[in-house]
Amino acid sequence: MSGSEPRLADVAARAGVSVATVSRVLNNRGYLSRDTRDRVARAIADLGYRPNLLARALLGRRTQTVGLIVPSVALPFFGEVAVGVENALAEHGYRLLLCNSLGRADRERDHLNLLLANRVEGIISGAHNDPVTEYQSVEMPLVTIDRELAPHIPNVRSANVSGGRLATEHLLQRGAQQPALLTSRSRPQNLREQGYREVLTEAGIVPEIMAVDFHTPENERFPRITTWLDAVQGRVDAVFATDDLMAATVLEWAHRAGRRVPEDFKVVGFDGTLAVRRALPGLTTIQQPIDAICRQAVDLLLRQIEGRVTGQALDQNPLALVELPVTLVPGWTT
Amino acid sequence: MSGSEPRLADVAARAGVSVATVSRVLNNRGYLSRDTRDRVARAIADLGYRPNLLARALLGRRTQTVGLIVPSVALPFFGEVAVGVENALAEHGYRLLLCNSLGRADRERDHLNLLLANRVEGIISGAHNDPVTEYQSVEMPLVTIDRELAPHIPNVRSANVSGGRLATEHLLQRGAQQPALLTSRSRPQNLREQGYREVLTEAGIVPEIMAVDFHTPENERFPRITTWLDAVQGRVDAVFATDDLMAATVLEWAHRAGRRVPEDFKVVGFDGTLAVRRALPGLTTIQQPIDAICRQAVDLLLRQIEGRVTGQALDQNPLALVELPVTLVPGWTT
DNA sequence: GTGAAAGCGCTAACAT
DNA sequence: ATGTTAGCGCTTTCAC
Repeated sequence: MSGSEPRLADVAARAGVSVATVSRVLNNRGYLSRDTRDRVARAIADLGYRPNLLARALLGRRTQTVGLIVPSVALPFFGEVAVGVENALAEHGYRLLLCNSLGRADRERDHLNLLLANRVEGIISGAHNDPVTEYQSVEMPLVTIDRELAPHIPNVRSANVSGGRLATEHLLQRGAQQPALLTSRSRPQNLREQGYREVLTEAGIVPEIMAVDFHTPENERFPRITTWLDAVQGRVDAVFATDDLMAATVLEWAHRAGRRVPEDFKVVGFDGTLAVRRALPGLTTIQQPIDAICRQAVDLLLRQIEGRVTGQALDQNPLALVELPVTLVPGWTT
Repeated sequence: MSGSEPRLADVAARAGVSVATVSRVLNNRGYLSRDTRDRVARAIADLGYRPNLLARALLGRRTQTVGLIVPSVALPFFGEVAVGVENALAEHGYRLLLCNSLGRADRERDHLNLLLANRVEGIISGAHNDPVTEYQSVEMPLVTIDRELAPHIPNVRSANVSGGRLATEHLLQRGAQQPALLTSRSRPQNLREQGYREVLTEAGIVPEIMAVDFHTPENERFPRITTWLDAVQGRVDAVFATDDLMAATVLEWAHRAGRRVPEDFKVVGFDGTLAVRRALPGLTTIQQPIDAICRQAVDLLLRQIEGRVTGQALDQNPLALVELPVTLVPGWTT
């Protein structure tokens, strides 16, 4: 039982030494005689002793734990992010406390407080419901993934503009006359949209944009999208969807509407997660380097953590914004 | 900074009371005068004080933390499980330490040790690489999801046999003459396979089974499956895949091979996760009640935890095995 | 080389 | 109604 887990004192007693000595063996610090070292090691093994990380953390103020806040790991992109982050952290001996905000600001706030109370050493956030201003005042190592939170908070993301361009150019190359954009929210900060607009402007084509918010209920998404597609049908002959799941809906519409893909209608998605590539291996998509993003985010975070531990000022990091290159994965939908 | 986070003593000093009093206010225990209560509350607010949960945990031996071990939350099923578990835990004031084993036994072992060292109060495991026998000796509240680990460890899962039957019966009803089974591992413990076999036997049809292991590398999966489908083509006119991602591969094969679905070829999957239902809304599938599974698992786990805290023996729980009913979600692939 | 003792931030007796 | 004090399990001076 955890209630009767052996403590340092038990090991010490069994080995016939003091707790200090056992602690030294554990952290192999200072001089130890070969003999003592062995006896202690035996005692540890015999008892199946496992140091209590909580006690260590309380003393050293290092919990070796990082919090991750995402909308939901049930979404392939964030699921893959969680795996990437956990991996990268594990390499450095850190653990991961997971928080799914489910797009609710109140939950996100609660999670933030929870993480702080748990004395995590840093936070990686992939969620942000805009009204969560608490982040601004959090004096704790913080890195955002994908979406930018505030100018001074380091952000790691894909080269979204170039991704948007890549997708749109590809559609034009494949012969699309009027590619539309399907995205979650149309606004200046939408960099994938920016890439799309740039290319269309260069080609002298008028943009056609549909926005279906990130948090639209499941049962409304499909009708919203198909209604729109029916409406623009004839005019629009291709869609660049800023995430693969939206692209999937377009594909489904095409199937039901009897439009041949790619002959009559072309589709490009965005993300290229493992899950969706297995679900829709044929989908042409812009693949994000999720693993690299996670590694970078963790690196940046640990650097901040180390910085604060060694008492350095958190410098105005020149790497506060990292953009990683994306790749076009061709499929039969274009 | 976390280094200069206010402590209980700081609050006490500011409010002009003792630490014990502050602690009482915090946990509102014992008698407090209205006035003191207010002064302390103010001090807490002024300082932005947040109790150090580590210190609390060290003292009370309750970390309010549970570990979740899954193969990978990048897989839609386990991503959804992670969300469900986190939700259910949050309702009871517990937090979640996430571990992705990635199907590697060594990693799973490491994770297990990590969780123990972190003094989690319980573990929910959805992963298990068979050679990880460590679970057997872990004296800690433990519940498995989906896959059974050992007879005495509580297990919560879908009614897999009935799911297998449902899928197969549905295919026959839709006119399939020779439905094949595509699964990860063919063996007696594979309950979905059992359901499939039962129905085929009753119908006097000879089973046709293909196994592609859970941990087959990405790039081998597709060829393995399509090679098989090409080989049995003509004979087999339908497939029941024991997970949706495999079903997706079959669909892709049908598309490339020019087989019309569902006219020439029918497909049923298994899982019915949110992600896959968005990626492939047309796929007929057997939906698992993931949310209910998670709630049950958490319930069972917390019951064990409470039991041990209140010193009761961990009784031979009559609920050590819970099977939850599945649902057929019809699509156009049948 | 090794031990004794202080203390990390908190709660829970035990006093008053 | 509130304060004092002894730990929770560990690491870390400072002695010996």
